[in-house]
Amino acid sequence: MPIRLSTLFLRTLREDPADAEVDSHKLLVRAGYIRRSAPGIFSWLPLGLMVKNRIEQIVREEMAAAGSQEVHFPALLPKEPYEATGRWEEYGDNIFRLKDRKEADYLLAPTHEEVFSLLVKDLYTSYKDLPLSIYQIQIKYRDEARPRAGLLRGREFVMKDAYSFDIDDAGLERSYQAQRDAYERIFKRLGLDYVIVKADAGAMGGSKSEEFLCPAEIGEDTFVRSSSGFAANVEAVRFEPSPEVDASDVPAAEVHDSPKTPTIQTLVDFSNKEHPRDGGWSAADTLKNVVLALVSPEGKRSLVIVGVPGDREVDQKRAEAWFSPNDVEQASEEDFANHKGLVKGYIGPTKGSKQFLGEKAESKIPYFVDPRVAKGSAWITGANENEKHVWNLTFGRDFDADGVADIAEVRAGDPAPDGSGPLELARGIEIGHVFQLGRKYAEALDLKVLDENGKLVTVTMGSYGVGVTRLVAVVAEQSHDDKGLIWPESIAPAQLHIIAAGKEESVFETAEQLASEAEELGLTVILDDRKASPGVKFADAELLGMPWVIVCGRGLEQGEVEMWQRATGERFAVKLESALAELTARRK
RNA sequence: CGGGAUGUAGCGCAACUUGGUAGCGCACCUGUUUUGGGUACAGGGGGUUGCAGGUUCAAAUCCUGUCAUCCCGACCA
Repeated sequence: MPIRLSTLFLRTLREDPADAEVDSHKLLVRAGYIRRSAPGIFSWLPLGLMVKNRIEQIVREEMAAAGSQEVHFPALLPKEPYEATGRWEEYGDNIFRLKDRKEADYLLAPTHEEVFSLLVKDLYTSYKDLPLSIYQIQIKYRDEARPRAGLLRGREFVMKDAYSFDIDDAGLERSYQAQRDAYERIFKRLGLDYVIVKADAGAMGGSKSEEFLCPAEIGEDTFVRSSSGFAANVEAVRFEPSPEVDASDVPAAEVHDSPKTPTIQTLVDFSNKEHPRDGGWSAADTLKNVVLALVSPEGKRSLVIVGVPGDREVDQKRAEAWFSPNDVEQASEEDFANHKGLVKGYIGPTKGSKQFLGEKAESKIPYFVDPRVAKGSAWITGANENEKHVWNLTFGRDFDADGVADIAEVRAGDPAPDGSGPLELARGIEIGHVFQLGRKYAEALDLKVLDENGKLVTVTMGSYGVGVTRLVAVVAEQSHDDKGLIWPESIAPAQLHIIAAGKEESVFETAEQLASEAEELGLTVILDDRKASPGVKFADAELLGMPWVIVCGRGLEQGEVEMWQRATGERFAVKLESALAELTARRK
């Protein structure tokens, strides 16, 4: 039976909802696919549910092809497994917690690594049982501080999460690749434009991780890519230390008074005025020593100082990724008060002619430099005395560092780390994430099996996520125009939308007849059999976004119907008898 | 959590400055009309104006508090 608009539970809106900002949100609400229930929580109406179900079906097919088996865990779980891995604490306010009548703690699961691991531990004890890949399609709950953009960042959302269990690293690599390949097939079937970027693996203690991003202005992730294929999340870009430069011509370092120069700009201006040189000085000639406070997961606070070229800022997210699992904060007034040797605005690696910053130096504060600080490069930097700087301080000759910290902002035009050309920056929406977890969770939960020598070994895991409900929004975001949604055939609620445009009974009869013939050919059909004017039906057909539309109307007198292709906007008349044959031919 | 804005009918909005007991468009119901681009006309149903307190003869409107929502930022395995 076709989906009849005369009886479908649907109300389309003429105007955009006031609380929607992004196109996918506006259109999905206007077209009657979803309704907001609470911030970041949506109800699914018939058409929306059909799209979501079709995406889930594609995911199921590709998971099966990747050798993964479907299971299903509760969304409501006791806290114990999450305590074992420390995440009951780590997640903080971001999880929905609740108590049962006995005051026992429960949570609405934000992710399921723990219970998957425990179930495997429960059932399997031998290397012969591995590898194993299992997945579920389940509702996740995260109490986001700020849900936004409709389905793109919700507090309740559907995710496909898969987990692999292997005996060794080679097995993990194979499992990872199988999931990664499945993701490529899934996103291709959805007709999505996406990029695979190197992601930060440190946060979950893993070794390798990639994200699937859909390029979009409204995306929350920033990534970089080069024209010849390098792509990474900005958090995960790692630059090689610059090669050593010849410092034999660099004059000896000299300390000078530099009154009222606490900022890079004032210092550059002062240098050009009081110590001019050919070509002048710029911010890139100065070494800015940024004091950061690291806060460990246990809450311990310690300082580090990072020297970066004065023309670059520290990127907070990159710093967090670099110093993971610590949190990174700006040093506070109190931090400075606790380290009297630090002269704010005039901090530098040396004091007098001796190393000052560094774990083993006077300050005992670890000191790192940006990879752009090459051995042999000379800098203007602080002298650790009020209103004094030092010129021509040369790395490797006059000062040293405890290591490299690659936490400066990445800029468009920076060379790619693999030498593949200049980088461009773009924003993207994360639609999938594949992750080699390694043994972190297995260790914490004591997930071990006997190997062929009868020895207990810890299993190595991978975790793989696809945001199913987010995909509904991403497809809508990538595929729409000012009139409405444009679904790809693979997930459209129906492939064909038939409009009865006219008042004569014969028009409706023809449309009905056409609908049942189309269904016999295996097509899913929406039939607009409402008693409404043609204009209303045309506008709704475009808003709802089925890939093909057939209009039964005035052309019937000549035995013709009109066919529209939503995506291309192409429209043409065909003989009624050959309409479905034409459609079948065009769909190939 | 910081900054900004907004809460009036299912949806989009007006009335608030200057207090007088709520209105417009869409949607919905009835009738007539119209039938290839959101027809036209007439009639109709639907609101304790976010909540609580205060001022006043009288509060959507003024005052205090509170809650909620949206946007920017912080945060986001």
